[in-house]
Amino acid sequence: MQDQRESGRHQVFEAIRNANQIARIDIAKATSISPASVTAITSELLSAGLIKELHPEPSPGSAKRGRPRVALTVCDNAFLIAGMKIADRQLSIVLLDFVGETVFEFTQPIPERRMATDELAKIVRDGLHAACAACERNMHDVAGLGLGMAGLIDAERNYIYWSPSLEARNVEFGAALAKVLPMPVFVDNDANLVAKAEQHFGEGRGETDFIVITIEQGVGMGIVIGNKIYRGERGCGAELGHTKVQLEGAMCRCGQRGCLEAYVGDYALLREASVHGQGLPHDSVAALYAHAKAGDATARSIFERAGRMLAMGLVNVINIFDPKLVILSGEQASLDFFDGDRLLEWVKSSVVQVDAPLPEIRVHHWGDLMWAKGAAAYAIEAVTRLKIKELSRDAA
Amino acid sequence: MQDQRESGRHQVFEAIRNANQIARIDIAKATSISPASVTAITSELLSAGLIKELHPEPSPGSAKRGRPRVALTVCDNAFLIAGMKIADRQLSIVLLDFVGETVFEFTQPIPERRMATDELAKIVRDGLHAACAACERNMHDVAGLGLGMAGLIDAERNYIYWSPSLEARNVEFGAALAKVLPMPVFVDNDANLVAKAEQHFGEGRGETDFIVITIEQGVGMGIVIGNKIYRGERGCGAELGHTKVQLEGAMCRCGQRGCLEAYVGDYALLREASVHGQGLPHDSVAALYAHAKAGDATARSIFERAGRMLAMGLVNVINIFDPKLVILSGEQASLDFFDGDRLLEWVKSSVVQVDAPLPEIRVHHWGDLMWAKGAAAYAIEAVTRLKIKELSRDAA
DNA sequence: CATATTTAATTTGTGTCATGAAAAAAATAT
DNA sequence: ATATTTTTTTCATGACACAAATTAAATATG
Repeated sequence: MQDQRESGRHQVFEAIRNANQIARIDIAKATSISPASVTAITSELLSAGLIKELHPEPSPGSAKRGRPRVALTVCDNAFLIAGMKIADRQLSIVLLDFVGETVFEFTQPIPERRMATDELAKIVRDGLHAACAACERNMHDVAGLGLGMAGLIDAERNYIYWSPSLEARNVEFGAALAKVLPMPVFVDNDANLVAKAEQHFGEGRGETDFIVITIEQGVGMGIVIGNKIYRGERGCGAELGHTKVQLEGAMCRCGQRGCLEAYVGDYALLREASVHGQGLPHDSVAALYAHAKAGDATARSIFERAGRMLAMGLVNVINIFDPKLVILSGEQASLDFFDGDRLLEWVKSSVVQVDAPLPEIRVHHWGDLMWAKGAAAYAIEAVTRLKIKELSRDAA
Repeated sequence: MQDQRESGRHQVFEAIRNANQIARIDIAKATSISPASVTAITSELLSAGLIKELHPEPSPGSAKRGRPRVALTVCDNAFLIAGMKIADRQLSIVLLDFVGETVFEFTQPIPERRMATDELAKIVRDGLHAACAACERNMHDVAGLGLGMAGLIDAERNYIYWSPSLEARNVEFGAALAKVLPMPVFVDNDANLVAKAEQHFGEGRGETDFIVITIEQGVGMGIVIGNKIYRGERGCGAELGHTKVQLEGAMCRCGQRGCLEAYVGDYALLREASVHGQGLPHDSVAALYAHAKAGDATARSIFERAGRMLAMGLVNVINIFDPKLVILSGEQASLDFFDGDRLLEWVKSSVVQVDAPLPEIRVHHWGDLMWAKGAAAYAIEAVTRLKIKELSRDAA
């Protein structure tokens, strides 16, 4: 038994986090838990320091008379949470409070692109330490660290099948980090973390089911079904970038042929440009794009074909999942390369035709720290789960 | 409240159905519900007539001494369930008892390929009536009808966006059927029903997550996640057959280009054969296959390309879902056309490479009535849910 | 300014339910 | 015949959600 209470606690807490601030009676309405139970549960959460009352403010929705409703909020300073993204040559770190507000941002170069396991673990540790020091916090105050990196990762086990940042394959990275860090660490694939970021801070707020597609050097996908990230059996699903769009097609950096990434990734675009010769820049996609924009037919055709391939990938995702919402997420530049309107046109005309509204496709431009914030969001979730479970244990 | 009891009832019932016959104490072990609660719940189910005790048999696992365990089974004659598949020109119907044993099989031609809504509803009604009459049962004894047909269908609403069997688009077929049939009807896409059939009677028994791919005239897919069929937002997901495998590719009967089906479907194979001329048969895939088998290089290349495209589709499914199990399901013939070993070879070499066991791929040959049995399985599930909900209501 | 009214939150009592422990049941072993 | 073993049922307990009643805290009203 006792699990029903735990689920109640979760529901109430999520309602509060979701609403930002909300009176007990509205929690009752939102969760359809009785006011009596809401009182019981909130008083627990209150005394555990996870939430707090927002006294003076006249909570919104309050009527003219009657006892004023007192709003509850998640206690922002309950825990300090860290999110980290390991990129090619750079470590980005954010420290968030428990409601997800940024406390501090921090960036640090990484000496090598590819490192030994313990070495990278140390880099992570030192980076977090430095970040904490820089904002005069103690690393031991950090209640949880979310860590994102490229590669094939089984998040459940903090296990890395392969990552461009690690020399070894099949690494128990969670264990390696546990040796050097005091707080629980949650490792995940970077595309999943973008999905988390969208869910908590972005276009996915309030949505229970959606798909996030990221376009950077590669193409990534995150699948959210029923508020949860779908990970597959071995934890390495959602590899849209290595979905095949052409039989015996272009060579991909994964060593196989015909992957979507091999047509849409930046290296794919540059490869085309370099083959053609004719004075097209082939060291920067932005430069190549400038040529296309200026009217160069060859450059244009390169982006056009990539766009069509991307559309194909999107169509396949939609035909398979019939999602409610697809979020194209990435930095401004990477998304601009593909003419959005034409892309949507292609997608619309190639999707299974049904007399029902098409899935919504939203484009979302993110800054540099999206990945790290997603990692932090993931950690916030995990820490919340831990703390509420603790509460349930203590009550017993 | 009271939902925990309902969930308990479901768990217990599923455990019984799953095990075929099982003693209370083993139900307790299997569900980790206490023996006390199992007693309470089973006595309810018992008095509702959903299950029965299997007295005389020495239930398996019983020890030498001690009170003998008495096994429980689902009461086979609790309800009569019908499953029906509307195919091109044929109606197949099965009547199953409540444990899924076939009571009667029945087939009837359909006059037209494509009909008006009410006309088709009448065909369904008359078919069911005839089937019942043929085995001396009353149609009113049928507690539920599962109905499968090709097309884009929102099963939740018994709503048909489009079907080759219906003249109209966007049909409230559930409502049309309710007017002429006394029992609840559950309509679904045929690929989903194959998934149901696999889950209840086939290779999916005991699996919580798997993907079924059917190869017939078209290519279909059913996705089972957490024991439930994934349907997408509008109920028209899992359209693997119209996934694009070639930019600007071959014309598909859906009017678009490059669909997987346009390379793998039977009409696609015959089209190739007919274009080439050279005395290849182009009216029967079986005949074409005989040529290939006999060594005809052109015929071979037709099947080979189709096989490669099919492999591509499978690879994409695996890369996206990272499933535990994929079931290739269909009639013997349709599967034989594609050399199984080579297909698997292609799939293995094109899937994202991880040092973890590949998803299992099982091939399952089915007879003609698979579709109807899947429909019946779907109805059994739905009726069970209804009856247990009724029980919960009555208890209140 | 006292009192009514209104709305929110809390308290109280009740009923449901799962469960552990004890008892009963039903067999075999001695 | 009695002990032992194993399954099932009964019983008492405790957790919990909730409806109803109560309290709290504000505004409206005369």
